[in-house]
Amino acid sequence: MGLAKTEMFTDQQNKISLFAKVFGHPARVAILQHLFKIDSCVCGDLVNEIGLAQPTISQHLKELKHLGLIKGNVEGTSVCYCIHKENWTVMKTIMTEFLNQDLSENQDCC
Amino acid sequence: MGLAKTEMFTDQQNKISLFAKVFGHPARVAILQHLFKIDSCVCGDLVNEIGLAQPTISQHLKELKHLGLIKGNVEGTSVCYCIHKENWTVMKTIMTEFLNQDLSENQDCC
DNA sequence: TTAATTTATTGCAATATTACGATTAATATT
DNA sequence: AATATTAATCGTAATATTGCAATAAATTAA
Repeated sequence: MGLAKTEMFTDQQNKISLFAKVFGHPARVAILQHLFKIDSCVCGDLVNEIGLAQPTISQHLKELKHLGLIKGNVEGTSVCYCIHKENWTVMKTIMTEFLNQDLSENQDCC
Repeated sequence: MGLAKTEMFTDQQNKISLFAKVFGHPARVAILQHLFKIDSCVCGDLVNEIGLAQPTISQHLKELKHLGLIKGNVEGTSVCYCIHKENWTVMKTIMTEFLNQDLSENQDCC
């Protein structure tokens, strides 16, 4: 985050921006959409699905996992990744609250 | 976006990630929340509200304006910034669709 | 016109992100 | 054990983001 300090902002603001940041790359959006579309998934599928190299996909998966939005279980030589439903729901609540801030009360000053 | 090309992804995926990216910094989240909270706003207020230098706030405002989420009208020596309601609603639809992807149909494989 | 006020722009420096080749680690198969 | 398969990690180059001092631009007030 450059030189800015998280202490300058509220916990809520920091949480929102952390979730948003992870959605701020189309590859991670595509990974999540693919995980939603199918039941289970291995990393290799994603490498084929998305046109990026295996280490790159692995790195994106790591970020998603670190934020708790996905989980991965080792299954033989491959890894089964899927959406972490409980955490996704928590994230959705936080993001939706931010997106649904009420517009109607404000005068349109501009 | 590093070396990745937007052509690799769908329009929808690119849109989602662009919106998410702008929310990916707590200062911009704070700016938007402040604009929602009050009717109108000048840049100076935001510099006081958020603990960042005036050029930095101006830069964040520029990004928000570029994406169409806020609009700014010159009023004397100051500028009145506010939420672009129509565009905010459009953005909200796109983001909500992404966040509301159905979980119930999927087996939890992990 | 001059000075004051407010915001935008420029020009960096510091940091973060992204991508991938090469390699390693872990497991499965033969 | 040796080989194959799959994903993670390391190292590094390219690019993007962030923050701010200095300055410019625009408007208002005296």
